[in-house]
Amino acid sequence: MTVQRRRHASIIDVAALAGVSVTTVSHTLSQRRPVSAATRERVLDAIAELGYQPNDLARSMRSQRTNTIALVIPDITNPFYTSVARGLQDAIQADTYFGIVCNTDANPDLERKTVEQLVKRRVDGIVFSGYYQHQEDIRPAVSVGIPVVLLGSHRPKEGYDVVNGADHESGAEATRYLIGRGHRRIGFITAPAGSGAPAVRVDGYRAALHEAGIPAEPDLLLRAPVSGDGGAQGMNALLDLPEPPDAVIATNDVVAIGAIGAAHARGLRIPDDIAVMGFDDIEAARLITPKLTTMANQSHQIGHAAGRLVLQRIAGEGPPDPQEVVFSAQLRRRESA
Amino acid sequence: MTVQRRRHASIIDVAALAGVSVTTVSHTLSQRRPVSAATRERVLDAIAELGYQPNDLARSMRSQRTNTIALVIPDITNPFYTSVARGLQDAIQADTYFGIVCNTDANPDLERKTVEQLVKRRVDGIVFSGYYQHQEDIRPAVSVGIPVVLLGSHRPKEGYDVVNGADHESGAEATRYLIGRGHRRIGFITAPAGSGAPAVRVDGYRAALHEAGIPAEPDLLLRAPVSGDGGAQGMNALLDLPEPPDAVIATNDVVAIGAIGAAHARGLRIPDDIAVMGFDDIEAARLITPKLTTMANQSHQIGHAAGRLVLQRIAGEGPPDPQEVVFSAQLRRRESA
DNA sequence: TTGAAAGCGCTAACAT
DNA sequence: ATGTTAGCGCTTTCAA
Repeated sequence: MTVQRRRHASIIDVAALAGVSVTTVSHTLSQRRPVSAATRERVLDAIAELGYQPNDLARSMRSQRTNTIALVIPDITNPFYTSVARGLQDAIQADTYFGIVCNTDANPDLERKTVEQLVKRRVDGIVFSGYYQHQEDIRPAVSVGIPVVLLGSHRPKEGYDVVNGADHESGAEATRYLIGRGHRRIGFITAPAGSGAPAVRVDGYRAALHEAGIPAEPDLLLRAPVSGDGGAQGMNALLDLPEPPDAVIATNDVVAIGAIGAAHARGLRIPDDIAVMGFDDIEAARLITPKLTTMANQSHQIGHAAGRLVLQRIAGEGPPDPQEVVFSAQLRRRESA
Repeated sequence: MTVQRRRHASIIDVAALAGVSVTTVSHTLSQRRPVSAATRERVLDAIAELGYQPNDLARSMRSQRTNTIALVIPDITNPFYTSVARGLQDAIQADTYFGIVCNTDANPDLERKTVEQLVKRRVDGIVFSGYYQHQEDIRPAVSVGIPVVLLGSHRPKEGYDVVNGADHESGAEATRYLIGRGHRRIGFITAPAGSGAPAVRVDGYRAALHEAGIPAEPDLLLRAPVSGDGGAQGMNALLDLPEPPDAVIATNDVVAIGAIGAAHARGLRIPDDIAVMGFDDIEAARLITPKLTTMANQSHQIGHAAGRLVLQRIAGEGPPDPQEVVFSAQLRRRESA
């Protein structure tokens, strides 16, 4: 660190130092019109000397594009979402688009505000994933024509595309698997609010119970915060029931791992005393003891597909109708169930 | 979703619809000058009707502030960094500042480019954490006076503050612990490049060996990618040595877990055949079998402190000298060592 | 090969 | 209580 400067140099400073017009500076940078070798060199020297970095705010004012794609996720500490983030990052051309990640902490109010912020900041595209999301949340973006891709079992609608994880089917498959192993009292720990992937997984669970002629008992459907602690709370509540379940499905692996911890703390053995399943197949699912049986979601591919979709919309390509991409989940049978 | 609009409405559109000047619109929004109740209502109606969202690019052009704080991390899938992100988010006032997370994928080139991007986008502050970072990387930000907080065992210097994790001491403590348990051939899996926290942990390791009169054997210091796979590679390389180590310290828990996996794959028992330690105490450290002995870093507090520091600098408060905040690490003795 | 000037959307003097 | 206008830093006609 040698030089210390107070403020940003502007293109005017560069022009003055190089003894040319701002137009010329602009064009040596953009290469959108020929500049004589001598001039170019003087300009580049001035840029180097001033440590000039073009102001992208001003550029975006003119071009009406920010070259920014935002990913909005409810929980940055959940490996599923960070894997989605990596997939998205791999899809957007890093030399053109700048990817930013915004964490909403599974807070409905923050989800709404974050989208508003992104609209005000004029991002070029939004990939939105929220546990508690309301379609309303993304409306400010959709209504001004910002391409939006929604993650997590929503129907594609006019104004946004959707990438889903076959949540109905995988909720049903998890349930069928447990039924096949002889379980009849199957609990489900889901998210507090009722939309998006968690709700659809519950729908699948209910459908599979119904298929098997098992009545869906309301007590066995438990709402808890989507976190390890929430999973523990949920498991404890289920075990405190007069007739506790003999198997529990959690809305994702983080919750499932919390649930297993709570069961262990009560001295229960898994899967003998109680079987547990999750969704996502995060890395920890393979690391814990017993290893977690789970429905593996293709998180990286989901992020990647979302990135491709949003880029396509930004480019004005793609069909006029909203698109839906679905990634199936796969049962990973391990020790916990 | 009802309304579908082509483009963003501007303050001029609002003014026209409300039949007032843009100044009045601006002031009903900012409340920085009185507006009659009747006028205010007409303006608010127009805003609602147009779905107007002020253009923050334009605002930032005028105010010279973007109200944005960026966190740059090398690996968004590493729980340590996401915990730092949560800590940072808890520190910045969400109603004023917008926090964004940028993942550099532990790619030196991307680290540099990301900082340049952030400078061009005129973020108000940067919290930068990079495994391979060179002081040079943050120079474009420092030289234009953007407050920067560096994470990961750097010395505070003119132009930026620092939040550290007592890496020298914790590297030494981990090593001393293993020595105390009778180990003499202690391997260390570190990051490929040589700066920041990993390097300082290695320094501490060397110091502790020296203290104990154990020669530091170059073969036992292994450089590998900072990832689970890297940990596996490193462990395999160490075990292939003519005289393999009887204990291994990994530069963080993710690497340590990969190393344990590789040892297991070879049929080795942990800690009997080989002891393993990590740094960070991520959640998975407690979940794996055997549980990982590790030096717990206060990730959330580190992020929080970084946030407070950067806010302080943005506000122009704080001492003129660069500051350093250090969080000590704590040994979490578990089964793996 | 180069320049002058308009305009992107907003805020804040400076009017009235 | 409200309006006119300069200017933030850039790109891009239009002109020379």
